[in-house]
Amino acid sequence: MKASVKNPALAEKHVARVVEVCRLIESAEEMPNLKQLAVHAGLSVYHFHRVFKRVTGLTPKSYAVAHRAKRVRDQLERSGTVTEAIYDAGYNSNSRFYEKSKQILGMTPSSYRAGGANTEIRFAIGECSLGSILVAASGKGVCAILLGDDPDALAHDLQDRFPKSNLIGGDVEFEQLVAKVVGFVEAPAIGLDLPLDLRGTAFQQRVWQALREIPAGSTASYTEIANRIGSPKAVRAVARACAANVLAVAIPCHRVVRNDGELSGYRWGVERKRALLKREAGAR
DNA sequence: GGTTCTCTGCCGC
DNA sequence: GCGGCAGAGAACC
Repeated sequence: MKASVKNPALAEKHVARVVEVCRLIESAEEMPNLKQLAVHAGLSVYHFHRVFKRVTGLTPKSYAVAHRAKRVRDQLERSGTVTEAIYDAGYNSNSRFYEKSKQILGMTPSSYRAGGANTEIRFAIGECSLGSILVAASGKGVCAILLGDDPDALAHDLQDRFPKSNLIGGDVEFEQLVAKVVGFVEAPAIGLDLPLDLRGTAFQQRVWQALREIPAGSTASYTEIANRIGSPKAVRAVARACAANVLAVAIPCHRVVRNDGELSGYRWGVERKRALLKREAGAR
């Protein structure tokens, strides 16, 4: 399915304008509002909004919000105080930032500033029908479910994924959590009622949310997911977001297949993908 | 809780 | 392609 671009020259012009607007957002002290951005692009607010979303896959607002979040992360590592970092990043109230800090940073600003280093991630490795499974959780929720053949490789994978965190081998209590996740992997239809700690860009989060809405026993194509999140042209970006998923089964990227129904790649091996899908299809 | 801003479906040019 | 309205929803104060 190829998107028809009737006028390539115009499309290019739009891209150029959107890029410029993105620069404006990035360089502005305060978050510009929609009107200002539209004026900058030389379009009406309405039309500009649509063009921006078509080109980037994000609305101007969510782009700006995501950028501000990135900026505050950078600032927290650099500036003298937490408050300074918050205001420098363009937030105009630090109390409201604190309210949302868990959402934005996954932790409090001060612990983030400590390099994110002092956050603890507990993990344990077990066995399930698909091979070895590693389950890791931060204080916020489950942050990784990895599958593989080699337990050591899984541990390394986790280390690469969370280089700044203290990784702590699981204790007895944690083993219960692992057991729960293993149970869920064996029978995904029962659902996993654990909080998840999702770390990704705004776009990735949208993709992952869409994946979680695919019911067990059915599949969707990358194109369908792109349509569902309102970015029909972002098929490749969708595929990349799926590949970036570290929560096997909990975010069911295994339910995404090629347009022709064939299985495409799977981070943890196509055979596991096939096994999962077969099991889910049978459980219906 | 009211207000303002964002977002989208729909229509007209 | 572009602008605009209406109305719902989210963010803000």
